Amino acid sequence: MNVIRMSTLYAPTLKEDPVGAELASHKLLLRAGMMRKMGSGLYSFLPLGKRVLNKVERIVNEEVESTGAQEVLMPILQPAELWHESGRWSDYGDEMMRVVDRHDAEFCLGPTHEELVTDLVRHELRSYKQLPCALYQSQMKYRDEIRPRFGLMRSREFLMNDTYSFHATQESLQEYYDSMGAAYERICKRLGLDWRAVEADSGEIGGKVSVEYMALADAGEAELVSCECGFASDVEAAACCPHPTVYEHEELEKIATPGVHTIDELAAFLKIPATSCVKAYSVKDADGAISVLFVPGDHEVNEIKAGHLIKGFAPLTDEEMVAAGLHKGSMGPVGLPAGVKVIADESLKAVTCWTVGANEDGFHFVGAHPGRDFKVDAWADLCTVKEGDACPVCGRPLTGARGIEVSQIFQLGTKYSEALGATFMDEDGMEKPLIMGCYGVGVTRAIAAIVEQCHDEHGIMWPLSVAPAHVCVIPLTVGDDLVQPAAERIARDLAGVGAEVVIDDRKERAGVKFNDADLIGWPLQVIVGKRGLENEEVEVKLRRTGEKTTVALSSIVEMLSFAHRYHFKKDAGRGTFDGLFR
RNA sequence: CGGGACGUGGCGCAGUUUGGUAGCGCGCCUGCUUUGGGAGCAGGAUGUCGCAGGUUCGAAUCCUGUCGUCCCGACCA
Repeated sequence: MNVIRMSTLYAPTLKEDPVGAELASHKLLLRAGMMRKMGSGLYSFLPLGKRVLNKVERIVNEEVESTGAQEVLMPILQPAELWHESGRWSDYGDEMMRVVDRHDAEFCLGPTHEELVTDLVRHELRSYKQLPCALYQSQMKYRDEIRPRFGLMRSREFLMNDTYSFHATQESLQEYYDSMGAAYERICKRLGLDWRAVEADSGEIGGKVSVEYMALADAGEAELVSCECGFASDVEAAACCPHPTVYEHEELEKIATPGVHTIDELAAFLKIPATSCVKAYSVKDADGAISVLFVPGDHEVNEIKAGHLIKGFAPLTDEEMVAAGLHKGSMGPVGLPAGVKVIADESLKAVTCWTVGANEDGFHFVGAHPGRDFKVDAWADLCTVKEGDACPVCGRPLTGARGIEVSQIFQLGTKYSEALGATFMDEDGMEKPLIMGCYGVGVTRAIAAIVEQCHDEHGIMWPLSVAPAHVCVIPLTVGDDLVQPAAERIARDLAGVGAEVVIDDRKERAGVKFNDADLIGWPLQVIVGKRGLENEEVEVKLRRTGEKTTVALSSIVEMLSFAHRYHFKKDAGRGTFDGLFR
């Protein structure tokens, strides 16, 4: 294996933080000379970044292949026709990059590949005997994000490993889905992530069952809750069990509440807890029919859950509220305009009398009894879960955290196969739509997640499994007839035993080399200096722990070759040289 | 799409209020000294001030338009 020479490596490092970079991962990937910005949400990978990208891509591909999936490559440029067939040409919205060719034919730059892969198999995956079948690719995806930000975390172009599976039965899908879940867990481990598998909403992709794999990080854009019992969920999807308290009041009584609009103001005015108030939220469906959603005062309506319940769900604007005769800040179930439906969170079943708006500006009701004073048209799980809520599995309080969504698996069912007419002939001679699953790993986003979790004030601390190289040999003086040959020999010998080695042979001062080595984040540094060599010694430093030790020149290659074999094999875990000196 | 800000050597910035022919730090090149945590001294190169119009004797600076970037929000997953 070749030794990488810093003197010729194209990896310009930056002393100062790049303007506009907020997150550690964004700053450090730029500063360490791993990538450069080409435009909003668009990045080029430089040699070191590309090496990391290749390693992450390879780990993901290996684990996906271990489930039996076969690699394919589908076009980025996708005909609009297929998206018209699935209905997503309009449903996907402005997030899809659309292009037109010289013949005025429409295309999109693929934001995902369900349509293409379904088209790929629909004519030739025709019999149950060919099933199950899984295909994957590692391919760029394009999404016209409203606001690209945070470097690789939310970019307009990103590398994704996407797998699609086709099945004759739900049982077969479930079995494969579970094996992909296990593969995705192995991927998280091999990438050195601190992660959680969480229940998820399936969003635009469709389908009912979905799990996200989140790298825990304060910089993450997703919120999750978890419990000691093992339950974990994206707050967007989690079943929510609020515990509202009842403010007893037998009579229905209208109270003047001048200037009171929010739940906090109402609770303060009445000197009762917010959990005793009922919050109202007005929405309309695709046909314009209006409903008012009621939730406990200390919770928010989960618009995703509400969207599943109400077709074409949209919150009412202030003008629409006025037009419908609703009073913002004073809505309640008693005396609503005719035709407005009342939908309440399940938890409010336990509340026998409600403290709510009176549908009149400046007035609220206490003692509004469901059944007696008003009717609830439907009960549903409507709230967004929060930290401290009861776990829906065991009832203990939930813990909140933030995470980066690195990957997600979905059971799609027959949404795309039905839309595109992808059917197979089953054992019983019946033609049936293929049952599908889809699975995606954000490869470039995973890199951002790794850096978010593995860095300190000096720079990146790559896990061994994805580091651009394993060892950096640093001769402290160049041109010296003792130091440089010794460093070159060590580098060559380490490369000879299979390590990926870089030598910092630049004519730079020691401080520059140390700082760059820490910034770039080589897992291991071998420091070769005149002083040490006089005692036949070199120094070895672990980037992650900062530990340093001196090692006899005669045993350095043997030691590191052993360490390399040992730690790299163990690379199922974080894959670092941690513990080398113990 | 709303709100805010910015665009000046490779990078980070000052200069814009009050118009007068562009400056600082880092980097880069040459030489000498230095050499275990981003060296010192000396010399040097590098700018159509985002772009296009306009006002003016004169525009980085004022006006109009336009493109790009960033932040907050909405949106999206």
